[in-house]
Amino acid sequence: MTRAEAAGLPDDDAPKMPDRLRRRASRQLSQLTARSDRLINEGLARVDARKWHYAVLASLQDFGPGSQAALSGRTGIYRSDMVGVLNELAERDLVERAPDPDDRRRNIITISTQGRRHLHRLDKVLDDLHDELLAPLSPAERDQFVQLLTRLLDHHTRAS
Amino acid sequence: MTRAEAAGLPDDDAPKMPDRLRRRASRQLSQLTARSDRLINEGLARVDARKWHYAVLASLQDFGPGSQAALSGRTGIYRSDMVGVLNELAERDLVERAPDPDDRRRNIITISTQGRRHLHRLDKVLDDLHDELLAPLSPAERDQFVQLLTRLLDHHTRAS
DNA sequence: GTACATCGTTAGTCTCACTAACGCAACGGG
DNA sequence: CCCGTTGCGTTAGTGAGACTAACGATGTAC
Repeated sequence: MTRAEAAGLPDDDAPKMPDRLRRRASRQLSQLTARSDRLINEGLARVDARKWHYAVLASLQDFGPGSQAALSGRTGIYRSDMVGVLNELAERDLVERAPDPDDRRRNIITISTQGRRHLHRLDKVLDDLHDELLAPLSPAERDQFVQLLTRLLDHHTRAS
Repeated sequence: MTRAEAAGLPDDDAPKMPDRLRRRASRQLSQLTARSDRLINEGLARVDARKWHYAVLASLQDFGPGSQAALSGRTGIYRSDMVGVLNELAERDLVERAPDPDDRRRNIITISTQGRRHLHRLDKVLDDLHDELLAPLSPAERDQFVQLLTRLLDHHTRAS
């Protein structure tokens, strides 16, 4: 069901959204992100994963084991939410959560062999999903798009 | 407080986010949209408005009065959420909500003079906020960005 | 040793996007 | 003229994301 139909509009009639609304970058971002999130979430759900899983596994693979707080810093996931993510990953035996003998406040998280395998699969799944997401753009345009996003994001992250 | 600090990371240490994570368009979209939404919401809150207010007022101004369902179609706001938005707008005397004599199921929503004035102010506020949002981009790049967003959005909206 | 910071954890807030179901009114066909 | 269907406004609720506050346990610095 399309959004227009869900909103109660006959789909043969044009939505007639005002231009000044349609053209606002903030609105476009919201809408596209909603689509993108749904696409990614559904795609990952098909392989029993969520996007946070990918973030944590990738961080472990690329930078090695770490405490939950360290993972939080690497991935941008709040440490309050990290708990649940690690529970899910541990349930699936994708990571090991072991107390740090040197600092008994910490847990040290390690990626397992299954975790590595799963991550590899997720990478491929995400490649496909991004292909779908960016379908209308040529390779050059995709680079351009990612580059523009990167610059905007850097700007708003640095200056906080 | 920066996100890194909130997540519990010492801010002199680089976040070390894995590249494969940082480069994913879906993630960039999510993060940028989070920033954008906050920027817009805070900016609009300063003039006692929300972004849905703008959407409804603009739709009324550009296409004239309509039922709640029609507005829902024009703005993309679900009709379940429209109720609350119209309550807020009516409280502020920015719109009139009157029963349709020809079809007693309908309410006809009309923008008031104050509503027009308010919309005009919101337009200026939003211009400023988008200037801030897109600050790092040149005018040409902003157009490019909006155009890429438009194409992506069209693609994912048409095909549903 | 006492004050302070950090770690994992629990709980809760707020906003978005979205679904389900309600009572009511209107329309269309037998 | 009744009757099923559809559309309307409304209420309630879901699930996820982003975020805050505060806890007890532990470590660090003065």
